[in-house]
Amino acid sequence: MSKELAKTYDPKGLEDRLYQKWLDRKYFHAEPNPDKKPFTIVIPPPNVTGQLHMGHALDETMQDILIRFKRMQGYETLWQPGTDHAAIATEVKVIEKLKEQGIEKDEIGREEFLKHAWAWKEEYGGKIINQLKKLGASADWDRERFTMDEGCSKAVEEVFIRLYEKGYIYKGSRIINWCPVCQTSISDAEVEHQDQDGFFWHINYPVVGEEGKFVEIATTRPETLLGDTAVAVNPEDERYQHLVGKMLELPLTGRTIPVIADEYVDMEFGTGCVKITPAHDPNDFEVGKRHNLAEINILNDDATINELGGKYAGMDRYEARKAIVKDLEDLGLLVKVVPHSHSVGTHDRCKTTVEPMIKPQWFVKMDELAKPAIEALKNGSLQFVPDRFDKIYLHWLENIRDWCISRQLWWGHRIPAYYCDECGEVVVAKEMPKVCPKCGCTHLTQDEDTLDTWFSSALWPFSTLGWPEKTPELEYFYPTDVLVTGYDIIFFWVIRMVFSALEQTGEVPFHHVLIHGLVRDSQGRKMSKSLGNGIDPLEIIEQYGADALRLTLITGNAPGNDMRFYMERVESSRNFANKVWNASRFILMNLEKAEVPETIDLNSLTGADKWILSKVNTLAKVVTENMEKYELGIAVQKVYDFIWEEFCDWYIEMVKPRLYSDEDTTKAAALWTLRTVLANALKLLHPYMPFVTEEIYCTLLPQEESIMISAWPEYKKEWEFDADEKAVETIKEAVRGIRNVRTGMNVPPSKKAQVFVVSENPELRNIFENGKVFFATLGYASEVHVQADKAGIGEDAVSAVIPEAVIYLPLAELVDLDKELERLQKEEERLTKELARVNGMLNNERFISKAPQAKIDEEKAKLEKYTQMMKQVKQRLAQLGH
RNA sequence: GGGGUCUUAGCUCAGCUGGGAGAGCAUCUGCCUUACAAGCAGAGGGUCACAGGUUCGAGCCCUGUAGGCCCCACCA
Repeated sequence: MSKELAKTYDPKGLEDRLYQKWLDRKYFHAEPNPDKKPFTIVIPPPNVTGQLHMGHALDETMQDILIRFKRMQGYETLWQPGTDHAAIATEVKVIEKLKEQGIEKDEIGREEFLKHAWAWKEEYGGKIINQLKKLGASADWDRERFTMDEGCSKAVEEVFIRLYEKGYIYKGSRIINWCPVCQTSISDAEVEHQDQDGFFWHINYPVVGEEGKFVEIATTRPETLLGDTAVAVNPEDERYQHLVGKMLELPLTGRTIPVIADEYVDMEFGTGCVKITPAHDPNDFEVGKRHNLAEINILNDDATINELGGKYAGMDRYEARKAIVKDLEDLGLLVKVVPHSHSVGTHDRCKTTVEPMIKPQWFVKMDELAKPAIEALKNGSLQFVPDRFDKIYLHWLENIRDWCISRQLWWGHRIPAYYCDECGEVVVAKEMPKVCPKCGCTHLTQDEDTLDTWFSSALWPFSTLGWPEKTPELEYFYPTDVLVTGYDIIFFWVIRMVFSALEQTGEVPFHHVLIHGLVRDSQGRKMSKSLGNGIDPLEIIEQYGADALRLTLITGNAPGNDMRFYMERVESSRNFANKVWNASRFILMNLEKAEVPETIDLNSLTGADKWILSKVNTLAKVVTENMEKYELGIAVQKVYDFIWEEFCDWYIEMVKPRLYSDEDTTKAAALWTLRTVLANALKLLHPYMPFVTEEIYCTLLPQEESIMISAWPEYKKEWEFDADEKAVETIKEAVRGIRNVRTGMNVPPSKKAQVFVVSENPELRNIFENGKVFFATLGYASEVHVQADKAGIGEDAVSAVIPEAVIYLPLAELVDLDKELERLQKEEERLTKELARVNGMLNNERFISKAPQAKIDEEKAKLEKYTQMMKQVKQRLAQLGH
C-alpha cells in the first residue's frame, strides 16, 4: 500500500475493499477458546423481509462498537447474527404480492402458500444482511441463523413441549384480541391503545312485566347489545337494589336478560348500570364467568354480524351500529347521545380496531415464569442501562397476564399438537403419533395454528448457540454479555427472552440490556413510510461514508434518549473523518522523509512530545472507562476533542518547525511521537469509525495486519508527564493570550511583532524560554524576550495577563489605546467577579469548616492566582492613566 | 387513572456519584499560513422552565407548579 493518500477523504470504494479484507481474513469469526475470555452479543434479528432503517443503523452501530472494543481488548468476541421470520409481517407481504398476481391465499392452500413464502424469504432475506455489512458490522456471518431454520425450530418444539408438560402451556377458550383484517388472534402486547372521540349512547332496557319501567344503560358500543346476556349493577348501589334479579327485555332481539349485582360496576360512572356482553368484552367475560352467563358471539371473523344478529346479520360492525341506534331511536328507547372520548384497542401492525372475541387458543401461563425474571433484576444478575427501564420491566412483569401464543397464520412454527379425529385426544409431541394413545385410532390431525413470532425470538440467545444440544458454543459464549435494543421492544422481546432463558437454561440470557431511543427526523417526528420522512441509511453511507453515519448516530446522545437526525450533523461527522485523514496524510508525508525507530528512549522526547503522550495516555483511560459504562457518546466525544484540538490544532502545529529543519536533533522524537500518538488515537476511534482508521493505520504501520485485531491502548505509568503537561498548558495559555490581543487589535498574521514575556517567577521564565519557538510559530512573534521586569518595553505596548506573567506586544503604530483600555477594563471586571466569588467562599466560616480540604486548597490557589493577575491588570491600567 | 421523561446559547443536544455553564451547527471578525477552506485564528450569545426546600455550596438532590413528549391501564 502506498503512503500516498488523496487530499480529501473519499470513503467510496475504500469501505467495500476493507470490509472484504476483514471477511477474507475471518476476523469476525469466533470460536470457543479456553485461552481467552468470551464476549458475546446476539443481534436483535431484523425481519427477514425488512429494509435497513435508521433504527437498525443505530442499534447495529452500538453493537459493533462494543464488539470491536472488546475484540481489541483481547476477548473472544462473538456477535451472533441472524434474521427473524416475522410471522405476520411477512405473511401480509406475501399475501399482497400474491394478490397482485390475482392469487388468493385460501385458493392455493397452506402448502402452496408456504412455498411462496419461502421463495420470498430466499429472494429478500439476504438483503438486510448485505445492508448491515455496508455499515461495517463485524458479526460472525459464518454463524448466521434464521428463526425458522432447523435448529431454531427444534428449540421451539422443545420449549413448547417442555412448557406443555409442565402445565405452563395450555389451550383454552378465552377472550382474546382478534384482528378482523389480519384474521388472527394477537397478544396483549400487540394491542395499541388509542384515544378516540366517540359517543356514549344511553339506552333504555324495559323491565319485564313493569310497563313504563326501564333500566338506563350507557354504552360506547351499541352494536354489542345483540350479544348482551345481563345488565349489572353494583351490589352496594341503593338506587338499583330492587332491580337485582328482575328480567329485562333486550331491545331488538326478543330475548330477556337478568339484572345481576357485581362489584365490578362503578356506581359513579355512567348510569351505574352496565350491559354485559361476555363474548365481546374482557371485563364482561369475567363477570359472565362469575355469574354463569351465556356467551353469545355475534361476530364473524371479519367483524361482520353473524346469524345470531337477526336482521343485522351480514352488516359490518359499524353499519350495524348505525342501524341499531336508528332502530332504538325509532322505538323511543334511545335516551340520549353524549360525546365521549375513550380508549380503543388497535392492532399495532395494521391499525385495525381489534375485536375481543372468545376463541380456543394456546396460552403460556405467566405467573410462575414471571417470578424468576423479576428476581433476576432485583438481585442484579440482569441490569438495564439506563436503569430507569427497571420500573417498566418490573411493572409489566408484576401485572403480566397469560400470553396468547397461537396465531391463525401459516408462516411460522406450527404448533406441535395433534388431535385424534375420533376421540379428540390432544397429543403434544415432536412428531405426529401413529396411533391415538387413548382410543388407538390412526387418524390424527395437527393443529392448524402457528406460534407468535416472538415465541421463537424469545429463545434466540440460546437457540442460536445450539440449545437444546450442549454445544461447545453454548457452553462458552452463553450467557451473553449485553443486549442492545430499543425501548420499544422491551415487552415484546426482552422480557420474553429473560423468562424463557431462566426457565430453559437456568441462567439470564444476558447480563446487561443497553437501551437506546428512536431516531427521529429533524422535526422530531418518528420516521415512517406513511409520512415519507424516513432517511435511508444506505444513501447516507453512499454519500458520506459509513464512518460519518456511525459517528453521527453515536455523538451527543445519552443512553435511552431519542435523537433527531440532521444532515448538518452528518456533514460535521464527515468533516471529522476528513480531518483525521488529513492529519494522517501530513504525518505520513513527513515519515516518508526519515527513518523513525520502532521504539525510543522517552528521555529524548521534548516537553511537547511528553505532553501529547501524556494526554493520549489519559485519553485511553477515560475512553475505556466510559465505554465500559456504555457511555459511548461521551467516549467518542473525548476522542474527537483530543484529535481535533490537542493533536491537530496544537501538537502538530508545535512540531512543524522541528520537521521542517534538517538540523533539528529532536526530529526523530517528533516523528516517533506523531506516529505513536496517532496510532493510539486511531485505535481509540476505531470502534466508532472502523474504515478510515483501518485505512490509515495500515498505511502508517505497514507491518501491522489490521487495526481491528490490534491491542486496545492501555494506560501506561511511564507515559505520565505531569510537569511537561503543566508547562505546555502554560505556553498554550500565553499563546492564546497573544492571539486574543492581536485579533482584538485587528493585526493580521502576516504582521509579525515582538513579544516580551515578563515574569518574576524563574521557573515560569524557564518554561517560556524553552517555549520561545511556539511564540514565533503560533503567536506570530518576530522576536521573543523572556525577562523578569519591564525593562525596554514601551508604555504603549498592549498586554495579555496570565497567571504570574504578563505578555507585552509593542504594536505601537497599530495600537488603539481605547481598545486596549476597553480590553483591560473587561478583564478587570471579570477578575473582580472571580475574586468576589472565591473570597465569598473562603470568608465563609461554614465553608472552611465543612468543605473538604482539597476543595479549600483549590480555592486558595485560585485566590492567589486571581489576586496576582488583578495586580498586573491594575498596573497596566495605571500606566494608561486609569 | 398509574408511571417515565424532558424543559440548559438562535437550532439540536451533552453535562456520568453537587464544587468556577459545554459541543456541533448557525451568527460576526480576520486569514487561500507548504495536512486539511470539509480548513485556521478569534468573538458574541445562557437569572440551566417556575416556586420553595436540603446543603458551606444546586443545572445536578427533595417537594410542588406549568408546559411538551412517551409508555402502561379491563370504568362500560
